[in-house]
Amino acid sequence: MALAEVFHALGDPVRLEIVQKLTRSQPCTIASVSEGLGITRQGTRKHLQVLVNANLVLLQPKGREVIVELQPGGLDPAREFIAEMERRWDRRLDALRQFVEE
Amino acid sequence: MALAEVFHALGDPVRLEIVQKLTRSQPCTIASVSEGLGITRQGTRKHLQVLVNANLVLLQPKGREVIVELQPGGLDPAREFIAEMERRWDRRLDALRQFVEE
DNA sequence: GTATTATGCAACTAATGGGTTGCAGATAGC
DNA sequence: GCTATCTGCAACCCATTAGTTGCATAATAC
Repeated sequence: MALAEVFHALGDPVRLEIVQKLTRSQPCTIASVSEGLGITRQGTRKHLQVLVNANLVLLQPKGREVIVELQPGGLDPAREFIAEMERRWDRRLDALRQFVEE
Repeated sequence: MALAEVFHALGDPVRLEIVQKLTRSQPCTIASVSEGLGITRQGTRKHLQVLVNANLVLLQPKGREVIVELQPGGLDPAREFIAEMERRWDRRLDALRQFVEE
């Protein structure tokens, strides 16, 4: 399931920080993304690849550098899953309440 | 950040399946949760511990068995993070559009 | 009381992942 | 042209994790 891949991509402090950074200053080069993360550019590059595989980030080469952008709609599967789980969870709570009240 | 822990807990196909299962048939014992997952009970137990640590699942001993329940509100941090990211992302798109239109 | 069932704990293996370094290639600046 | 900059690729190390097995323990069933 691709959904697990999305959550997995978000399940790391560094990648979470990258995503947050991208919502503030976008687009960036790979080098500028890696600044301030406390890891090397290659380490950053690996994290970016994980985000790309999860369809959360887009990389487009531009001359000698690579532009990093957030993928529009990339968070949709995650949001929908959570909404669905909470809906089902609430239904169960309702059913339980109804059962108790009877 | 606890948020990364939540996403990390959801970032595994088996744990995702466990959560989905729990929204359907709840509460379950550990043994019944592990049925049909294709792994041993001990393997399941480890996954459950990850979910507990992420505050997504609750374990309460009941006699000789342990009842597995979803933790109400456990998905809240994840939902809020996604909402915030999408809000910021939309704002950036708006700003870009405005810039182009000028 | 005995057997069965549900679980916990610990040790172990195999695979994955985060991170690094070193080097090579291509583009931009001068 | 030459040099500096941005990046990719590959190998490697260390820590973590997914999963297993074996055994011990406690509660239920009969």
